[in-house]
Amino acid sequence: MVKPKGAGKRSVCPVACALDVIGDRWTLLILRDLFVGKTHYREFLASPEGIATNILASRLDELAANGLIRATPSREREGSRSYRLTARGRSLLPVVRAIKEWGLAQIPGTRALVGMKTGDR
Amino acid sequence: MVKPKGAGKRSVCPVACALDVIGDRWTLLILRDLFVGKTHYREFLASPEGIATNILASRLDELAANGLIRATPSREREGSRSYRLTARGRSLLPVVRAIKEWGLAQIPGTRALVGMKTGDR
DNA sequence: GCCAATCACTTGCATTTTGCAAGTAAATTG
DNA sequence: CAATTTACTTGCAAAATGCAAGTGATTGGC
Repeated sequence: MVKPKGAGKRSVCPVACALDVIGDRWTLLILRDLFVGKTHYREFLASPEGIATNILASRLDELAANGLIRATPSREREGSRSYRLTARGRSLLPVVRAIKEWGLAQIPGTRALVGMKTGDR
Repeated sequence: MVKPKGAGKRSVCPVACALDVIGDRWTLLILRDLFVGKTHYREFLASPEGIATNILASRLDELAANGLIRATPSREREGSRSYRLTARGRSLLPVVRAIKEWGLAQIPGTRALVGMKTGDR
């Protein structure tokens, strides 16, 4: 089990343990971007929500440390990394999709991003 | 649309807008507890993750302000409130369930809470 | 090859949020 | 009635986020 963030105590609850890995806004937004097909720092940085550079770098590191993404040397630019979902990370699709669908149903003015992969890899 | 938390910019993305409402660990844990059937402050406080009293009070207020729960005078104790999911709140069940199932599948040592309502109200 | 621009992060510090523990008023219990 | 319990509230320390500048590497133009 992942060590709980903050002062939260240990719990065997799968919701709590999952939230220790993904339970913050920026992590989930980055996951959304990964499902949309973004792979590079610059792309995540350009998302409309405006993540801070330190938060983005830190979150990508954590996602990699938790086995949700793999960072490989980029073929586009020397010295930068390409980030891709692992199978473990891809298995979060139902979570991201459920959030999206709730948002579409309950929040006026929202529109789905073009290109989010909802099918099989 | 709900005003974005922190310095996040406005976005039409349903994931981002939904996360403005529910995208933090404590909110999702409280939602879990509500689905389990907890209704009172004391019950949420007793969850194994150990939420702080100020965070609990603040989150319950926000959930109510966002129309996800309704606070009514408690029949159990004078002067306290009973918190229940609204229909809008209940429509988050697929989100909480998806998180739970990911946790069960991906995080060793987790066990589902007894009594979480997965069927229809 | 040189230099400016761009990029991928990193750093320093201000602001905000969370966490801890004590406080307070109301309600319950003995 | 006094003590205990409960439902929050408050004050402040610790942690996280946000902003903006910094740094080294790479690219592109000349």
